Amino acid sequence: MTAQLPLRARDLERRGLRDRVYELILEMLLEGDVEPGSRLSIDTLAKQLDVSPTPVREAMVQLERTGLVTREALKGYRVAPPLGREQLSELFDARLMLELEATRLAAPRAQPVLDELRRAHRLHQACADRVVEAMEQGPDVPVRMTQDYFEADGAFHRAIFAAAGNRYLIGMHEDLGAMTHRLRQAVLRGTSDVREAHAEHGRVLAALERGDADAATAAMRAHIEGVRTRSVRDETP
Amino acid sequence: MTAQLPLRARDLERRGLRDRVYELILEMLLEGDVEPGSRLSIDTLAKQLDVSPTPVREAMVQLERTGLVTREALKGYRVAPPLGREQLSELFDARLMLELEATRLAAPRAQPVLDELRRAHRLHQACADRVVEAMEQGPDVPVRMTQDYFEADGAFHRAIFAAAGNRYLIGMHEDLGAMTHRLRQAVLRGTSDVREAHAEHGRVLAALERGDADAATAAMRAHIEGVRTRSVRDETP
DNA sequence: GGACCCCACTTCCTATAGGATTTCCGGAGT
DNA sequence: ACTCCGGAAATCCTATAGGAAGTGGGGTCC
Repeated sequence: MTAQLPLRARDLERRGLRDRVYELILEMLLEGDVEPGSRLSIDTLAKQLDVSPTPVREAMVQLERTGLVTREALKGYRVAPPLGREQLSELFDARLMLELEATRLAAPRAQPVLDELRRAHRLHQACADRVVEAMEQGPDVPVRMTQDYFEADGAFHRAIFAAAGNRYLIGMHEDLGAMTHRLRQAVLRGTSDVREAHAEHGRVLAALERGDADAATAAMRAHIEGVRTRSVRDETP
Repeated sequence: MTAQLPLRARDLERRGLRDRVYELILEMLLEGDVEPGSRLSIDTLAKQLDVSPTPVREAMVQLERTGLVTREALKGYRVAPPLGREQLSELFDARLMLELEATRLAAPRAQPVLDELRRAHRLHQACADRVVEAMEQGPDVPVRMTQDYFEADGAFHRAIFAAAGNRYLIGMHEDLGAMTHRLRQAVLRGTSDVREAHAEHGRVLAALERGDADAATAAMRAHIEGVRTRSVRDETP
């Protein structure tokens, strides 16, 4: 019998360089400190991350899928331009369809994940409280804090998709995830938005606890439309 | 002013090696003559296609997304195993959601693409006729013929998504495209299937011509469920 | 006879190098 | 002042080479 913990620790490292490079670049993009339209040179990135261009190249192919970067053959990659009005509308339509279907499928089989949903909801609340508090203190909200808030928000939705139990729906939701993330960053403006979003989640959760599928989907529709409304309100002041 | 046609002809070639490699491997996989689970060696593929491993590697990352190949870090790529019963069911659920939403969105704005839909429908019919004729002659239907049939079938659906005008829906539909293709190959069994599928398309088209959104979505639902029924009927004889 | 180990082969993964193309910038011409 | 052009630097793209890990087979020991 050999030691098991060292082996498992090694397995965590055993993911190939490509995946780590992918996560690093993704994180960099989601931080939001890169100018849309600016070039993403493969060689430069490789030097910055201290790896060879090949894994960077593979990661970029993967990133292309998320819509965060665009590629022009023989001309390289660029940071994707910000979402236009029309694109935004389409994104909401697509997300509405996905979230409604996921809620519909999840409602009758939500029982096993109710605990997880409640936990995610409480975490969401805690993060929201901190964000609101920081907002009232001053205009500068720490990046870490908003990241946590987004993560908690996303976790709630992911739990619903997990309950729905359809791998293709989950995949589509993940695909939209990066775009949605960019969107959320633009939406987080006032304290009321945070409060409203949390309240809307609460109504979805309550309906799922009652096992009321119709109410749950209706609450989810209200939530997504609420986000849409707040989004366009911020878009054009 | 410089000559324009030569330049445009050159642009067609200007897609980088990666895209061409991707299409070649994709075509190879969709032909269906590769054993599920068999290994896809990068070096071997590179030698077969007479290119270096790098573009092959990029193409494989892209293929991984389609679900046709699976990757295990440091162990290479394999042809994805055939779809299980559960996976099949989830695929149908996801596709049903997409096609219904696309039909719903397309119905009020189908007018400009009706001609294209009718053309696709006629082509579908022509291909169906040829397939039926070949089936009645003998058990062996030429690959080329079935390919054309699938292409015509897919074109009809794509036209609806184009009319829907949501780029994310189109993207999701394309993502499922490869899986759906594998599915269709398994479904094409009897002459009645071909006839039924075409008739179901016809009812969708008729509803769209009348501008009746509810009837169109209902007809589309009937179509997808019809495919599902025929699929599981063939699955377990 | 079965299990274990060692070794050669294959394959993946990464790094480096070179050719082709694009981009950028300064200068000449109109 | 604007346009056009030419060359240099940066960049993409592809090819080749080598180290690291996995895979399979044969031999040996129990």
